[in-house]
Amino acid sequence: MYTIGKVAGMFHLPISTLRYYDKEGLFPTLERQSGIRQFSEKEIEILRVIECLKTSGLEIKEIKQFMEWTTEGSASYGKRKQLFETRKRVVEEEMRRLGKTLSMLKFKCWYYETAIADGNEDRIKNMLPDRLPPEIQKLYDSSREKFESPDGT
Amino acid sequence: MYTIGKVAGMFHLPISTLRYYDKEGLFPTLERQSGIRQFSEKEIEILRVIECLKTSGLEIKEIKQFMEWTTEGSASYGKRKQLFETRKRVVEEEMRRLGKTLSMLKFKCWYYETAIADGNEDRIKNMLPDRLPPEIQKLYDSSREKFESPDGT
DNA sequence: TATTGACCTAAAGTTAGGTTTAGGAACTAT
DNA sequence: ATAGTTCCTAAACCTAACTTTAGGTCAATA
Repeated sequence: MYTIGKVAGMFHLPISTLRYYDKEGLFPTLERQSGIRQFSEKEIEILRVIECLKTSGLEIKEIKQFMEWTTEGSASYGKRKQLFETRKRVVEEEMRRLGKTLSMLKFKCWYYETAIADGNEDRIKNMLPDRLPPEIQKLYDSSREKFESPDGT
Repeated sequence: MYTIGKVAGMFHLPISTLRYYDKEGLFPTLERQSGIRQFSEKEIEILRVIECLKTSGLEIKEIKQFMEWTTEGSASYGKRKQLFETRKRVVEEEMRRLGKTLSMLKFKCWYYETAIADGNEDRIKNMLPDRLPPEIQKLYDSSREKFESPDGT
């Protein structure tokens, strides 16, 4: 069993955040002794899931909903599986978006290195948009790729 | 030249957001004709940079600061390069975090598929924490990896 | 001519996810 | 037993990034 302060240390979270999560219903089975919260391995595992679901873009309300499902036993396996499948797709999409962002950032790093070396941007601007060095051209092009929209636009 | 409505359509942004960006100083050279904003290729390019910097986690204020640097010419090349290098590191770190999250999400998908097939979680819980099928074990372990802290904790 | 549609501003409102404050209660080491 | 640390609650506060509202201009169309 852990006190709130220990758990806060383990997860590098402020104590106030853990209290807030509790108030929002994220620890449905959290116990207390004379008013003091007793975090068990169960709550530690819940915090790992919260971290994961938050990173995947889920809101606190929706995480609460999920925690309620876990108290319903096997009846909610299907709903829980669906939730994770949706989050997986969302995170995969986000990684593609970050990959494109990273291409642009790398391109910009090269851009300013070159501008510093040249003292101006003239030579670079003459290489745009399709006469850049091959590796840089790849970054530049991939940073400007459009994403697929579900409606094909 | 584009009107605000056209640009909003091109970037799938509400018009109100473009006005807000303008008010926050993100288009330092935006021109107007009888009060109406005239977006040029320059502002289109700025919007691509805004998108990139926002995705990298930069705040509007900081993006404004960057836009001010771009009006200072070659004197600010160094600062601009540094900014992009920092954002590159931040995004690389975020991608690692998302990768770990994705491992957990994939593990959870397998978990609930298996629980649905079995009708309960008993068999899975007996495999934890280190007797999972090899591919699943990898996901499980990588989802629990701790990140390096700069201070080695 | 009048109505529609796209533009404008300033200012107030919204939302999520916390954080801070004020006033206590409860363990723990001396 | 007393001082210090850690815990508790309720409620107010905060921030970023927008969004909405209210009231208005202007150009083209029916």
